[in-house]
Amino acid sequence: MSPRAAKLDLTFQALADPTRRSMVERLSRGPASVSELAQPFAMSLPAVVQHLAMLEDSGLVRSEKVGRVRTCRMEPAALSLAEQWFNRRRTNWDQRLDRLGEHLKRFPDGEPK
Amino acid sequence: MSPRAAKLDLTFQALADPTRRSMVERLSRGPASVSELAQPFAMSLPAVVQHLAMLEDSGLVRSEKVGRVRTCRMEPAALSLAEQWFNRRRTNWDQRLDRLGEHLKRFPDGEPK
DNA sequence: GTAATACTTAGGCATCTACTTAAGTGTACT
DNA sequence: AGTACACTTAAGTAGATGCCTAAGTATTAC
Repeated sequence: MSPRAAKLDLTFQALADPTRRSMVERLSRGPASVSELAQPFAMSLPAVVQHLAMLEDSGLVRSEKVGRVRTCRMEPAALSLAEQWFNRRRTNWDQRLDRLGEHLKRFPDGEPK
Repeated sequence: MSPRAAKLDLTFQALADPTRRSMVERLSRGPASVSELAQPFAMSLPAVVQHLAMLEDSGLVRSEKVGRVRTCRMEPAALSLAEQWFNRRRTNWDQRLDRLGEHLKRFPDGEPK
């Protein structure tokens, strides 16, 4: 599998969970420590950290530890990889509709035999 | 969980697999039967159908059976739900950068105490 | 009516996910 | 030095995912 596809896997997988999307939403408003990130959730810290690990694997989030605090922040470039995928799909789709429109203009009474 | 969030879960989950993304790519060029969809993959038919089921659960794909052939097609509206999520994230992010810019313009020498 | 086609159903298996609790480790405060 | 804090590591469990093979059902073709 291409490394690009693998990255897309990780990104979509990371976003396929409400807890993780919620974390991304929090982080797109600015950096936060692990406990700050965990605070809204009724979940143990290890569980939160595990979610965080998936976000980091995907490249959506980066973090660094200073003293005993790990600070997490968004990596907005990672989001755009996924966005591009959507854009390409939309392009395919629109091209298809264009071709279909052309076709119908040419043969308004159905497929030529 | 809101039904919207649940749908996003299913959509991102559906896209988090290269086989399924590949199927979506195929279908965004036009409808196909199950066996046509399966043809590019070195995988049993039941496996393909299982992938298809996830695409249908997410609403990305719709299918109907006529005679013994099931025809699958894209449901482009479902893609835009996910796209909207990206757009909102980007908006958050841009707003944050704007605020940061404003702030720096006002206090170029760092946080006021 | 027999056979080929196009799925469908059922069962099984290895791995991954999403949590848990309990017990560390390293840093900062007093 | 002692304690609180912010994670980290380890180990375990229930359920989902990503495949498989084998057998079944409904159409269509001959």
